[in-house]
Amino acid sequence: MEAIQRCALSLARDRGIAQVTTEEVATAAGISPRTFFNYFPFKEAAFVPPQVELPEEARIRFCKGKGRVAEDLLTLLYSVASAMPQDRDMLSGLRDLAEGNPRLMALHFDFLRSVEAQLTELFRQRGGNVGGERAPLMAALTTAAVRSAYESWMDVGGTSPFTLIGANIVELAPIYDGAAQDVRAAAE
Amino acid sequence: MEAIQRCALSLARDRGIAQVTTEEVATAAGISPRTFFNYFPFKEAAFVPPQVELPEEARIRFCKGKGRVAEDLLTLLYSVASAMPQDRDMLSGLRDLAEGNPRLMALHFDFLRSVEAQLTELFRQRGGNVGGERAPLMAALTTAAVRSAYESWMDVGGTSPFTLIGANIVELAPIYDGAAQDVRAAAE
DNA sequence: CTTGTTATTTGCACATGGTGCAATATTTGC
DNA sequence: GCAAATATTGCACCATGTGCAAATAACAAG
Repeated sequence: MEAIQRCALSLARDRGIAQVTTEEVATAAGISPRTFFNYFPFKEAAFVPPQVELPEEARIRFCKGKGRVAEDLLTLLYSVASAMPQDRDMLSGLRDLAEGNPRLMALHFDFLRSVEAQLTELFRQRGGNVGGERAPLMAALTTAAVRSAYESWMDVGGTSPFTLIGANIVELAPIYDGAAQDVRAAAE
Repeated sequence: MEAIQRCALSLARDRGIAQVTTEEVATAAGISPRTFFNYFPFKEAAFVPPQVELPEEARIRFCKGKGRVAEDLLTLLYSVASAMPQDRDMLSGLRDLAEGNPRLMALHFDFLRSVEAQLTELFRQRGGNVGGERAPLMAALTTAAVRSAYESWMDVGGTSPFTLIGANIVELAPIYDGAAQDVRAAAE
């Protein structure tokens, strides 16, 4: 299973995914072409890294949190980020692979969508200013902030990703707190 | 061309995209299977609606704008939204089609990515608080806000999308204006 | 070790997506 | 009406992916 993935990745590294056939991957991994599709529903699935989950305990902690949303959100995100693969070269190589491959790109975005859906649920449960009908927007903005941090982390390289995620989330703090409503309310 | 798309969509409406073959679409449109691939590089491309562009004139106006970012951004977005197809049933039907189809989903997100890239460029050119290295984050947040408005517009139905886009962008106003920096600066 | 059970791997046939190329039909300009 | 450009098509071909049944491996109990 992991062996197959390793073979697939090492084959794709130089040539790109499109130039690698399932047959090649299978023989490289020492299995039959048919068996490949027993493990992966389609070719591209063999190229995605394992994706992390939001730990149950951290989720509950966030829902029950009563402090500033941005702070609680950051501790939540840190707990995920620390569990993430930190091999920047591998990850940005993977992104390059996905660049010209719609199937793989779709997987990537599927992941983001699931993150956003989970965040929406968390915001709903937490309620208050980020709950109710505001939850989807809060989740969308948060996901965008995280993704932006992640991408510039891969682009620039150098420092740890956590700092940038922190900055972006802090930036969103007035929104989580509903500052705009206050402003609008005050203007009336 | 458009005739082929109509055939494709009407075939897919009941059965879903996966259950429609390119051969069927071709014969329904009165062309040969081979010709289908002269027009569309892959099956799913026959199911995407025409996508709107940011009008040149509106783009320039935004870049040169000197007022509040949120306001100028809204006039820019309005100019796009009014050019968009407003057939909610068709659009949400299309979304349902995309739901189980990674290829189609990837097209959808590709579109969002291109919008985000254009916005990044616009923010960069406008400079100031939304320019420089803040541009990617600003673009990501804006795209997320627009997408969120768009999705809940399709989910809920009823009112025009413009109001919700407006509300979401207004919400981001403090960020465009760099409120968080002020807060942080004041805290030091 | 042998036998019976179960899960895994495999081969094979087949449908579909997609491409390259050369032949044919169609349009366009004169 | 004719020639050049353009669009359409047929054909051969490769790759992805699935269903099904046979073969093989793994394993437990006797």
